[in-house]
Amino acid sequence: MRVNSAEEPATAASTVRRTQIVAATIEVIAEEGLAQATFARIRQRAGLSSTRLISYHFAGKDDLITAVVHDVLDRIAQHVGERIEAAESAAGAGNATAILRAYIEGNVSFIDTHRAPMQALLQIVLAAAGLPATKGATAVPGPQASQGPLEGLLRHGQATGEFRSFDATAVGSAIQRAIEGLPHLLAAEPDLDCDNYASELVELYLRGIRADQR
Amino acid sequence: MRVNSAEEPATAASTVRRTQIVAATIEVIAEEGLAQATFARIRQRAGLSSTRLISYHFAGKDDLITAVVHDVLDRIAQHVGERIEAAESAAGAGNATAILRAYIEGNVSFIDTHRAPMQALLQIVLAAAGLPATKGATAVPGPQASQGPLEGLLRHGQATGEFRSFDATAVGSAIQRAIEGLPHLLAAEPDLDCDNYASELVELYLRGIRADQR
Amino acid sequence: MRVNSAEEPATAASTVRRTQIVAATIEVIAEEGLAQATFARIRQRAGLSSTRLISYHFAGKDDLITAVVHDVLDRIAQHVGERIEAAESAAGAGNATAILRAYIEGNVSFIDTHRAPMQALLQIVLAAAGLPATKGATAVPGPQASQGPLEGLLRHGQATGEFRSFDATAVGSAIQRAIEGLPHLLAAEPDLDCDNYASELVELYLRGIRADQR
Amino acid sequence: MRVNSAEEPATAASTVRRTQIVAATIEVIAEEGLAQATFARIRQRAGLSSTRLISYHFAGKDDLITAVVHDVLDRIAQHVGERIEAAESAAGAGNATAILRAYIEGNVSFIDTHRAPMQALLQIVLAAAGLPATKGATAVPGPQASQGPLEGLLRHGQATGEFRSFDATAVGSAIQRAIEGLPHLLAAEPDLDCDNYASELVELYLRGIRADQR
DNA sequence: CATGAATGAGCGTTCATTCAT
DNA sequence: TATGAATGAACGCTCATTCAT
Repeated sequence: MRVNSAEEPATAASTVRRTQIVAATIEVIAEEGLAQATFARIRQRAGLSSTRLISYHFAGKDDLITAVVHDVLDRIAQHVGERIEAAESAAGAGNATAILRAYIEGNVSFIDTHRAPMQALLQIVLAAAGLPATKGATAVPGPQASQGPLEGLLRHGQATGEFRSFDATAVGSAIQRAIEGLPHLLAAEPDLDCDNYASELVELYLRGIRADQR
Repeated sequence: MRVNSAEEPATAASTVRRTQIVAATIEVIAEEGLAQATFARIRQRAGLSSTRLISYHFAGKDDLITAVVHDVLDRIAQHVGERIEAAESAAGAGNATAILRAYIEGNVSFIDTHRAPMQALLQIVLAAAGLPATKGATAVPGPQASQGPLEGLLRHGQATGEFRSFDATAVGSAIQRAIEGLPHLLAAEPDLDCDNYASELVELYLRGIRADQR
Repeated sequence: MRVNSAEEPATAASTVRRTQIVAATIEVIAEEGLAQATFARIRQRAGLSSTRLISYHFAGKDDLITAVVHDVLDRIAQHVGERIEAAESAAGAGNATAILRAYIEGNVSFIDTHRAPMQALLQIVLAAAGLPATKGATAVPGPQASQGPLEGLLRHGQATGEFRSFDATAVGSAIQRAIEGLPHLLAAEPDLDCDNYASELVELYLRGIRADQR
Repeated sequence: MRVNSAEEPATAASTVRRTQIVAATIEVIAEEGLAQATFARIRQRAGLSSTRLISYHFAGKDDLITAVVHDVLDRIAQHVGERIEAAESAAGAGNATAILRAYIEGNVSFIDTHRAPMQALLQIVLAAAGLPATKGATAVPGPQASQGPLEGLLRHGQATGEFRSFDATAVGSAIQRAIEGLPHLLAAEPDLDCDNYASELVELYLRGIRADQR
């Protein structure tokens, strides 16, 4: 996804370089933190001859970070989207319970198998949150951006009668936050059982939001 | 709390200055972000004559950030501790349900009424998470540090039969993350009803973890 | 001689800049002392636009000082080497007396004609001597480094019977120190007759070490 | 020896403090080098509460360094003076050969038994040498200052006929430099036999300068 | 006699970026 | 498309010193 490129056209060679630089940036952020992700460090990691290559392929640091965010966000969207589609095929389109389960499991499995990109994304998003909305254009979407889908899904479940009445914004945020907490847990305990974590989350939130039986 | 001071003793005048500098640092981090919290910016905010005053009262930047973390953590502990004690007085010591409710409500009310310190704390803690654990001594506690009390409380509730069987680490992390998500919500919508948010969280998680009725 | 360069490759233009910066550093150290040889002072002396040029071409201050040392040491080695070769051609290879004379005269003439580089070298070497041997790698050779060749030469002369029996380490050190004392003498009296100083040294030490006549 | 004191009188307590600070300064210079001998480091080493004590007892850094130099110089003068007097008692007043021997042996034995003060002195003197003679007053005597006595002694020996004709300045400098080379040798090899070093030097220079036998 | 507090200047270093091929 | 060279601004930190008790 090309959003905000620099002084150069979108040739094949250029795309390869951009991809290489984005990948190196993700690795540096994941391993050393956002503050250490300087052009010098990225250049070194990517094996580039000069930081000038980075400035050449990206309009600036903001542009590079934005590219990283979109790269990871796109991969999450595809990964989770596939699982939701499969769930809808199996349980019937519009089954909010099944979709929520697929959403949680899909996100957790992505985090489990894409730890570096996920660490990088969270570092960026969490650092950007709470900053003054400078420069008109918000390059990095706040953490609430990815909660949009959840909130809509919850409202849908309430409409179908699967879920009880609650504040969809608050609950959506809580679920999204719990999912995003996994990388921190993994940082402390890399061998954590992620399938179990997903199951626990599904059970916890399904019990928390399902309509009362009568 | 004086932990790691600089080249100076712990006199009254010194404590005043340290408090002043910590307060200014919190404001700068909350409003402009951790990366912008430079000595120059803090000096300006605190109305100091020179950044040398900061180096004089703190051993270095790490020492200052550590002081900020401990300052906020202490205030949270006191605020939440008082509410938990009150809950135990009312509902009886060891009532896990009441304590959890007080924990959530206490944290949320602190976040509501201490937005800048909370923003600052989260910025620091989240930036420190995922960094390589250098130097043996971890000055800044990871986000998992504040989840300890919750995990213990949940296990206690399981022991008393109030809560069902679940993974206390996973659920504790989920609840803590949901609480910590509030500042981000507030950043997007400052007028959000925090009491309602607390109620929603209490309802969500109590339903999610209470023992099955028969 | 490129040993420990910075973030840049070894192009021709780069070599010119490095040489320019090394030359300016030598001048500053010689005239104002090692402690005054700051990047700001060197920048000014070399007529550079920014101290950033120094950091750009050298990995840091240590790298710059190391480059200065190697630069001067190389020039000494070449200057003295040529005179020793000439002496061996004239007096026959392996004539220790002739080589010693050439060594002393070569060093003295170098000192006479390269006063600033020599002052700079001594400032660096003498400041480094007596420091705790940190970091395994000693970037700056101690003053004993340049005494190696002398000690070997003296032993050779003892083997050929030209020189009497004595402690070659002690005598080698004494001679080397006497040579290195010349810059201090010149600092006090710039017009001092260096040829005479060399003659006095040759006479003094040849009398001191030659084998007894019988 | 009080030369250039600060804003305070010469009471007994003051003298004790001055002595303590000078001693700490010597230790720091000897062990860490002149450049590391900052007020902060000296304060730490001497166990003082504030660097203000240093400024209080000495007019400034130059004054402190000057005090160090004079302290060591005085101790050398006393140590060597005693040995020269003893030599004159034994060999007869004015025996240049015996005095030169006592001078070398006295200096070497002082260096052997006062390594830290000697290291400190050399660090200061060698760093000061070659600097522009700023500020009218030369606080630190150049290395040539301590060669004065030697030069006079050599001329005396030439007058009595004990020594041959040579340039007393050059030879005096050479001998003094050889003596001052011992600390460097000791830094590299602390267990070096200093008595032997003195013997070698005496033999070397006596052979080098004594009048030709006929 | 001692000391905590404060201070401006300067340190080496690193930053993202621009210029000129 | 790529690159080395250059750049001013800012970084945290340390310096010797002065002020005010």
